[in-house]
Amino acid sequence: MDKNKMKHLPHKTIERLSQYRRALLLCHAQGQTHIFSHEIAKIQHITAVQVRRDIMLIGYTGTLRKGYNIEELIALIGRILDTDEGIKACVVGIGNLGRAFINYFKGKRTKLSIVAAFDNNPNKVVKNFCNTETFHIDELERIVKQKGISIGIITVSPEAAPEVTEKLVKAGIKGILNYTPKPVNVPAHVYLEEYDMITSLEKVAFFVKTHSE
Amino acid sequence: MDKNKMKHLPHKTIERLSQYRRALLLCHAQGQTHIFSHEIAKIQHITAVQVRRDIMLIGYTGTLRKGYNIEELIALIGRILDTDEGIKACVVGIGNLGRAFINYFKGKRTKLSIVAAFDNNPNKVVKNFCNTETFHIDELERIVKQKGISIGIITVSPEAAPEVTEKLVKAGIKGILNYTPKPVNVPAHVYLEEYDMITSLEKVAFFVKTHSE
DNA sequence: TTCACAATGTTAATTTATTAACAATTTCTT
DNA sequence: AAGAAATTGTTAATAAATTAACATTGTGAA
Repeated sequence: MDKNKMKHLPHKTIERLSQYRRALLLCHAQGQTHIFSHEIAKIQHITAVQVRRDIMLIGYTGTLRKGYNIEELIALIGRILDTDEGIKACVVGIGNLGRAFINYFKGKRTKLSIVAAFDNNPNKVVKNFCNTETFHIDELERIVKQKGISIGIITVSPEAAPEVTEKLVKAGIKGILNYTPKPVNVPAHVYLEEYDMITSLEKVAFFVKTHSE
Repeated sequence: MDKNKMKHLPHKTIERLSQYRRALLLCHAQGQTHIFSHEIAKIQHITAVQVRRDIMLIGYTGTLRKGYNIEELIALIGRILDTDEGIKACVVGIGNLGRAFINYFKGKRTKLSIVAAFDNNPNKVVKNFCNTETFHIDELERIVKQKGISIGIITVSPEAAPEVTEKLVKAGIKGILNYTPKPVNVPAHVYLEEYDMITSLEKVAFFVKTHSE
């Protein structure tokens, strides 16, 4: 697809493309070759129109009676979400959440990989975790530059978040995913995404509450 | 505020209210008594207008030259997000992520609490974790009913997600927060929120990629 | 062959969310 | 006391996201 258009894909479409791919990979692994928009929709709990619209936006065309070719669609989503060289990320904070992330991500994607993990507690740096090399936080800048890491995932305690962010920015990171409840500040050229588990839980609680009133 | 209006608060406003409260609690703990919309905005990386609009929607009014009374605002957000009796949640899957959630949530809120954790591995059920009682998954239905748990947080492996969901629904749960990459199906009366870490990371990667092209 | 069906692709309409604009008002300064 | 500055509250405008509507087109059945 046209690179110019690619930049203007809506945020929500990007998120869904990632999810489509995940579902498609699963179907592909099971030997399925084609899929209809309403099948994807069912899996993702959204409407078939939305699926077709997203796919239209990325410029792919299915066949009328067989739906979308799964392999082709996976490849195209890859061309949009991935880069040829691959993107490297690191986890900062080897606690439960950091470990969950590394463990969970292991071997899932080829073009996006977690190549290092950092912690300030020397006890947590003694050995590799799930094939991911671990380092002391003081080595962050050196390792980030040496390995060409462009994304940092923050899973430290909230108090440590600002300091860690600063270190990451200083090391030249391009994007940050902050799992701390403390919002952090980054310069404009760094893309920031924040997620807080408590907010999600409180949201669920709110809708549970209002539904039952 | 009027209960009728409360139901119609936008989803995004609900999320932000949760975040405002968190920030406000912090300010309050530091002895601050009032806060301006632009101060809240700065913390949350949003605009002051949005803050004022959200606060308008919940029917609160600040004072013109001092801003918002932090205690009052915290109390009001509490009346919207919380219930008098409190809401109980449980974690299913005592792996790294489940532990992270429990540990992280501990003591943060009074009206929303994680009162149980389940796992199918007996080795993980031997003792309490962070003051949260742990049980074998077979006890789920009994415990959920006994304790009046209304929210389930799924942190098991993707393969186990559908089965766990079914158990939770069968036990009468009202809301589910699914951290598995596998979308699950629930009946209409159960509120479902799903979050996938890989999608977030791929989104960051995409914007890092497009920014640098 | 022809017709009905089931699917895609796309434009238009609608809804939801954000941002802009600005009146109103209190406090501070002079 | 008068005027400037700063801040809220709210309506109007804009932008983003979703949904509806429908034309189009292969395919299979009668």
